[in-house]
Order: sequence, then structure tokens, then C-alpha cells
Amino acid sequence: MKDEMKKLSPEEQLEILRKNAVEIIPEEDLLEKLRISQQTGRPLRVKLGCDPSAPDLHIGHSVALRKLRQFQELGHRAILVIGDFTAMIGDPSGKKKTRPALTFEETRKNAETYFRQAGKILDIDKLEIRYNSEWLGKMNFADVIKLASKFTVARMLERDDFEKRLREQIPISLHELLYPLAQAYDSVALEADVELGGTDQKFNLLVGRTIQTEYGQKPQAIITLPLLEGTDGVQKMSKSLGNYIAFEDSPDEIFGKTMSIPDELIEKYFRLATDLSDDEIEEIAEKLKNPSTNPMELKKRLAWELVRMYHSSDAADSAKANFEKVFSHRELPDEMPTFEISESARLIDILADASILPSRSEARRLIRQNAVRINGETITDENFIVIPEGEKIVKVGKRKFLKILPKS
RNA sequence: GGUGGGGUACCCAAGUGGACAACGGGGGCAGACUGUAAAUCUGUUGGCGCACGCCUUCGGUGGUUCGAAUCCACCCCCCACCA
Repeated sequence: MKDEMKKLSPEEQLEILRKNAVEIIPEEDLLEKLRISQQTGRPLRVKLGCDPSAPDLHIGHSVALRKLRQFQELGHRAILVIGDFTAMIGDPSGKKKTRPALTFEETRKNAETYFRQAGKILDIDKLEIRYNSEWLGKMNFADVIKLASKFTVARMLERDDFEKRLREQIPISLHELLYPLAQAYDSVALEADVELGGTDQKFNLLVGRTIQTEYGQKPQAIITLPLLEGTDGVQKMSKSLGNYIAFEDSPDEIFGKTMSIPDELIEKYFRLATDLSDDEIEEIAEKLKNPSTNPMELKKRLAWELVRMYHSSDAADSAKANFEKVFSHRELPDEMPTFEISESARLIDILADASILPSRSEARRLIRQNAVRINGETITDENFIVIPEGEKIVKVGKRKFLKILPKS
């Protein structure tokens, strides 16, 4: 099937690649590269960088990964660059946000999980995975000076976030200025024809073009992609903000998290994160505009689709059923953690010991707020004692459940 | 190197000897309402054997004091301007 697609004309390829892209810089350049590639039969080398400091890929990452997959389908060479070298240095930006520098082993370990997760989207057999320590780690100081001499401070400070931090008097470490150069050098080392990235990467991607030119290469074309907002609907999806839906989240988690996104994001999620056809998405967009449709139904479809992509249709069916059971009908989920007690114990101790809640104080607070029920009955006594007799279902808030059983 | 400003809880930010576990806002969590959406209202947001008790917390270490986030000393870090 890939061979079929390979026969698409450069114009047709560009048409596909343009989908969902925010910018292609420069577009004519990309078209030219596609033409030459077809003439010479040499696939384009398409690079996407990723940061191995956080081991979970989420659907925010999927936007660029899916674009990379399109290139694969068109017969080009996808290269995933693991930024293990830069991650080892650690990022001291932001006073309190100092990230501990990762060891070589840690970055490798994280990279392993990347491989597994990326396989959910990319064709792993045709993927080239490279670690940038391979070339960055070999550079000596003279090499670094040479690289640094290719760029000016003024241009570096043009970058939005540097400028902003400068203006707001937030420290910028000197080595942070080297980051874009290091990333740019990746393109040189890999002889990249194209580099993908989120819109927040635009500056870095452009530096890549400049540096490649300085090193006598043809500058890469760049494609920027939209950033996907997280489940909070405001900030871009990221692990540190806790608003992400990970590839490896359980079916129930993916379904539930998706259901909690703001309605306004439904269409965007469909467009950027699912495989639905343009027609289907247009249809959904139309329905969303119609006041008589309940967006929840479409959101369920989205949630189902995402679970299907990262797990299976069966998992999606049961995640949906489970969701409806627990949240729509307020029934109990099929599965929940259990905790056994051999003698009477305070409810707050059980909740804390079973790791349902982080502390006894938190448990007290929630009881005070009428958030805790046992077998459907709201508990009002902070020091409620649970006796080991029969099965008891504790519900904390909307989504935390615990089954208490007597120890046999 | 000099001068000035600053480091408070998840974030921003008050507080400048006792009433401070620390105002206020954001965010989070919970309740009502609902569609695990948004909006709105309310409560809550360090821990512990918990109604006014104890412990840990206001950059670090010592000190003064009956008592310190607040005063003193030294140190560390950040920012601006000057050089």
C-alpha cells in the first residue's frame, strides 16, 4: 500500500502534508524537495525531535507523530531524534523549575518506552531512531565555539520566550541560548530535509535552517503544527501540567479524561488526534453547530475513537459502557480496588492506608464536605468506624471507589 | 567590583516581633446544579491519635527574645543599573 502512495505526485503529497499544518516554511521549498525526491527516488529525511525527560507520550505529541507517519506513508524517511544529550544537561530555566539532570541510563530507559509508545502511531520497522548524544557528545569546545559563532545574540534574543523572560526579569542561563543551536546541529548531523514541530518550536526550527546553510547544507523545510490544549482546555497538553491523555493510559482513563475536555475542543481533537476522514469531521463540525445536538454524544464518539486507537475497539466499547454505568447511571464500576480489614477501623485510616486519599486530613475534609459514601449512604462522622462485616463499597467524590472486605 | 531591589505554601502575591498554618487572587479538590463540558453559587486547600493540642513550613545556618516569616550576623541565589 505504501508503494501505491509513493506514486502520488509532489503536488498531491504536498496537499496531504498541508493538512493540519500551521505553517510550511517555505512551501515552495518543500514542493521542490518532493519533486527532486521523486525524480531521484531518494526519500526525504524528515526529522522530529523529542525530549526523553518525561517518559510518557500523550496525544499532544500525537499531532506531530501523525504528521511524521504521513511522511512514512508517502515513502519518506522518518527520523525520531531522542534528545538524550540535551536532557542530560538538564534545564535550569525558571528558578523553581530546575529539573534534575538525567543520567545517561535514565534517558536511555525513557527512550526505550518512547520506542514502544511511538509504535502506536509510526511504522517502527521503517523508523530511524537516533540519539543526539551520538554527535553532540563528541563535540569539543572548539566545535561548540564554531557552532556558536554562526549565530548572533541579537537573533537569539528574538525568540519569543527569551524576549519575554528578559522583559519579565526571569533568569536565562547562558547554556539555554545554546539549546536552539544544539537542536539545529541535529539537523546538520542528520542532513534533514524537513523538520516537524509544534508552533512553539518555530524559532528552533528556523535556526536549523540557518545553521544548515552555514554548514554548507541545503536548509530544511519546516512544518509547524498546532498545539493541542490539554483536558483543562486552556494550556497546551503537557505532562507537568497534568492535563494530558497518555498513550498508555488505561481505556477508562482515556475515555474519562476525554469526556472532561471542554466542548469547544471536540472538533479540534477530532481533527488533530484521530483518523476520521475529512468528510466525517465536517459532519461532526456541522452537528456541533446545531443547537439541537448534545455535544456529549459527539464527545463520547471522540473518546471511543481515542480508546480504539491506543487500545482496541473492544476496549473502547467497554470503556464507554463503564463510563455510562458509573457517571450517567451512577452505578458502580465493574472493577475497583479492594481493601481487607480484619478488625474494626476508622474510615479515614482505611482510605489513607488504601492510598485512595493522600492523608487522613484529606479524608476528614472530604467527609466534612459530604463527599464520602458507604453503600450509597453519605458519611457525616469524621471518625466513622468500619466493622469487618460483609462487603462495603466506599465512594469518594465522583470517581474514587474502594471495596472493603473482611479479611478471611 | 559598586549601588539598589528581591527570595513567603502548586503559582502569583500580602504580611515586617505575639491575634500567622500565614490576607487576597489563580489553580486544585469537594458539594449544589449538570452532560465527569461551560457558567454560577458554596465549602475546602501542610501533617498528626484533631472542636480551641502537638509537629513541620516563610532561601540557608547560627543568634537576640518569654515569643520571629517578621530583629541581628554570616552565607547562598535571583533581578536592574553602573563598571
